[in-house]
Amino acid sequence: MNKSTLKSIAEKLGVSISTVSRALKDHPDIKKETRDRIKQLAEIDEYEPNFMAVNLRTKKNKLLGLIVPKLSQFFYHSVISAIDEQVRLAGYSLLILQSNDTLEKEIENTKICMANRIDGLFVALSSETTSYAHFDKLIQKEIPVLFFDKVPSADIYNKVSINDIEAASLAAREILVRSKTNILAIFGNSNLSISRKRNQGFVSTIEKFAPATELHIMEASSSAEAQLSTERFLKNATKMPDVIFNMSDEILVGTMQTMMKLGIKIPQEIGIVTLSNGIVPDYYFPSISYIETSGSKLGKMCVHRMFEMINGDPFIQEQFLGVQFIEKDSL
Amino acid sequence: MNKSTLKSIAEKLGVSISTVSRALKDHPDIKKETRDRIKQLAEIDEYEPNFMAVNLRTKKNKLLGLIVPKLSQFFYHSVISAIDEQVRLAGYSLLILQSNDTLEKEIENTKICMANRIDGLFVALSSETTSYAHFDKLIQKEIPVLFFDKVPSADIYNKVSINDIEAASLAAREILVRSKTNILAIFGNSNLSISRKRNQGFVSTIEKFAPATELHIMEASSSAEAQLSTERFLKNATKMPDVIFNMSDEILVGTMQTMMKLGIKIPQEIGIVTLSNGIVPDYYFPSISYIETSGSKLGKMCVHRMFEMINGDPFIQEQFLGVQFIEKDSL
DNA sequence: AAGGTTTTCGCAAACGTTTGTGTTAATAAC
DNA sequence: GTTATTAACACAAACGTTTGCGAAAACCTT
Repeated sequence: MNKSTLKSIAEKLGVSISTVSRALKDHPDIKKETRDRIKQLAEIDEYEPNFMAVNLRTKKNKLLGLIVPKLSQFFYHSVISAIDEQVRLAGYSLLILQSNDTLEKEIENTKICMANRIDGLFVALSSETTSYAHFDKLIQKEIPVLFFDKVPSADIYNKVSINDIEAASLAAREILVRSKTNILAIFGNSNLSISRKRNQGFVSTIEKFAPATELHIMEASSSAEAQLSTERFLKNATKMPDVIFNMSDEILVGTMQTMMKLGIKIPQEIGIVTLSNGIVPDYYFPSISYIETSGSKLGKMCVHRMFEMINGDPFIQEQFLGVQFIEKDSL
Repeated sequence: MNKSTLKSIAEKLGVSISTVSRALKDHPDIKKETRDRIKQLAEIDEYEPNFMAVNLRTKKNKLLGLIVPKLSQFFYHSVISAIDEQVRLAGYSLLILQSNDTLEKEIENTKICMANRIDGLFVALSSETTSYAHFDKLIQKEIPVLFFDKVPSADIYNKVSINDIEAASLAAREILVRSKTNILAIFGNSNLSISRKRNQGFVSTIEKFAPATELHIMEASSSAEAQLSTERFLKNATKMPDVIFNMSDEILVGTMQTMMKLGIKIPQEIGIVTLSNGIVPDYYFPSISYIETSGSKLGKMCVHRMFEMINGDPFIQEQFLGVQFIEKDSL
């Protein structure tokens, strides 16, 4: 329980505190011999610098904040995991917070971040957020704020996001190239920009390359809703679709429940394709083909961009993550 | 960029720093009038106490550490989420770290925790960990360490865990009460203690209450392996089992792939039951009945126990989380 | 009116660092 | 042999708090 500090080491060795401090960081002012003595004692005393004191003194915290709607949400594990890893590699720590998809918590979290004197903040917006004043406050204090995944639309912010339009468009092209002519496409709640973008990318591509395609659009804001809607749709359809496009894992789950319930053969009767980060598609048989929206890649991009910002890049950017088709056996 | 500090407020108001400090925490020494003036200015100046300075001074960090094998692992989201919420409710912060299931990272993380002067640590062990010296070091410094889920076997540590034996036993009883007579039970890698415990709980209950039951035991250490094994088993079986018990979500996924592949009707042809925290079972149709191993409940228990420890409870305890059967439509 | 209390506040030390600026002795330069 | 240079270290201030103690002013007592 003997706290080892610079002072305790200094006293034991009869040198000054500053000498110990400098010796420990290989400052050239300190003679090799004393430096070695100091380092040796620091070793056996298990000296660990007190972050609080260091940060107080240097005002550099080496701490980044991260706010997501929910820790337990599909997509975010992988991106958090990646961000965490990269950030720690750079010698920084990460303060992880969740907004529970409420504006109130989000604001509270920004305050926690400020109080902890973070050097930068990653944010995936809550679905309630329409005002960005609480983030502007950080930006005013010259704390870089980088939005990812759920980003504001204004182009005065730094963002990294999935190229939703391109991802959905790629899915459409993969469908068309397989000569499907009757498509059911299911999107999430249309007041989420992600739903609108994916919708736009998908529909425009179909219309551009194969305007004659029979295209049915459905909206579902949960797995359960997707399950119900698809079931009703399939039961009432005069002609079964030959492919179902799902804009997310959440929707996919609902669709797959219906497939199982109705005993529909995939891909013989209906093909399935989705946007996903790659976990859920493998929960089914056959495994579902998907457009990869990789969380870990997104995380890495975020960290890379964040350090550019911390190092003073003055330019505001919106970066997009590339997408690719992962072919399994459902399409 | 005007950093508001006690000093800045004091100067603007012509009072001393200590007066400001006391006023802000409603110290009775300060006259109501000046207290109000100070609070008002603090408000408009958006004063936020500097955690670093406070912690440095008070040596109370209000920071707890959390180490898990992987952030992206199923079970842990819900427990982390719950721990995070509860901890923050108590005015503490949470430093979340992942060991990637390696001992090396785990040790490194304990060092990060020490450097950050945490007041307590939650740990789910990595699968490599056999020595606990790095945790003993914390305990020696009187920092409470609470293991959860993946816990050491020695009873010199504080632990909170799922009652694996009881959970598996409950599953067995739910199966027997439905008059099943031919059981396929699938367990994870048998050098994990969790697998052995669940195996023990399940088998002993069957043998005790219905020794005549035909019981087939299988081992699978991944979803893919479970898929292959179950498929092979079912194809070669002279008599199909009437129920399949899965000890985890991971195993369940493999089993369900086989069910889909072979087009087996659930629960008419084969009943399914699993241990789960409740997410994955709803990915299928029909939804899978399961014994709940609730992450959020576990999280709450952890936090409760942690604060007991922080407040000086001298007794070492192993606590178990109760389990319950969640009936869906697969059994 | 003198002494005793209470109210209200300021002083200063401390927490553990980092770092600019001395200070001393030894070395080099001429 | 005097002066300039350098090596090796110590001093002290500062970061923003908290808190024990002291002090002045105000208020009661009788």
